[in-house]
Amino acid sequence: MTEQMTHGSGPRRRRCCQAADGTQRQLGRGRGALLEPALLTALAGAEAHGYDLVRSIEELTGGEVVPDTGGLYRLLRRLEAEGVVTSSWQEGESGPQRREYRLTAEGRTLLAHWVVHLEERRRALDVLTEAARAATEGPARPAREGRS
Amino acid sequence: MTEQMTHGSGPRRRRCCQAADGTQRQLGRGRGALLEPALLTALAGAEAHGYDLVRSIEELTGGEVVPDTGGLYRLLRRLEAEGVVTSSWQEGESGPQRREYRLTAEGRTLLAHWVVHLEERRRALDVLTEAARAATEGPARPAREGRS
DNA sequence: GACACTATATGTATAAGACATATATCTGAC
DNA sequence: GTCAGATATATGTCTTATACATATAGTGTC
Repeated sequence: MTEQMTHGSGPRRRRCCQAADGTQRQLGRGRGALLEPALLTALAGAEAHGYDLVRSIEELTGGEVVPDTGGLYRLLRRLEAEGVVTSSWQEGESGPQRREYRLTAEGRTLLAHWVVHLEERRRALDVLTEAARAATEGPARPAREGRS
Repeated sequence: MTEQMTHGSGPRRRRCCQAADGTQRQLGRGRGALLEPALLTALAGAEAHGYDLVRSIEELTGGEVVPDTGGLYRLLRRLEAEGVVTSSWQEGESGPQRREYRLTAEGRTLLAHWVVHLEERRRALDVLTEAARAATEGPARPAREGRS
């Protein structure tokens, strides 16, 4: 009936949660695209500079999102180019120069849109997580009927 | 005190949920990396072929994940190369050739890991969503105190 | 001076995803 | 008979986020 196939036994990589071969590349690629909304949320509370945002984003996401500093600054500049945030250098302070970021009105609108989207994602994630758990717990494996 | 800055007023793009300029590129990039776990969950229930998976994944995620067929087949082949699924051509059937995919034991282990990860993400998403909603509803904008 | 911490930034490689397109088979409409 | 549309698998290619490495500069401590 069926002809066994195997495309090839490539290098066993495992994204997320484990490493069969010790590689330990733990990525779901950005842990689910939470960086931007987390950044906007952090900035909605209070203006801040980039370095601080690394920590506040980590707190806001319970440690799920630990932003790469390089990527964070790039994101901030992109958001500024889009009019979502504005920045200003803090002068007359000791220490390395700091740039302080603030949300614009447009940024608050964007965050409001994100809230709607996050709630949709949360529902989807709920459904999927429950289904995935049920699939791992109940070993039920009903056979498929015919075509269609 | 502060020197106003604007990096540049580039092209207003908006990922996710809206389009200020009509571009309507609605992406959080893969809606949160749910494709692989959704695929594994769908396959845990019953073996299936790629074309069916498009629809079952869409159902499993409440419409949040609508897989691109090209990407789905590429993902299936990658998973097969990794030993997560196996496939076989269905012979002696009418219609275009179909390849049927099955989860391996390794695939079930991977799904179990995904469940743990999804639950972590769900917690993080809960916290972030609540914080984001609070930030948009309550317009509180306390000023930051001094450095550190 | 060496080192660690704060702070911002660039360079670069990888890989997921979006979109377009190619292919083949089958069914039903005309 | 052929034309359109659904089923089914697959490749090509471009964009973009992210990860990781590295560069820079100031400040304080030993």
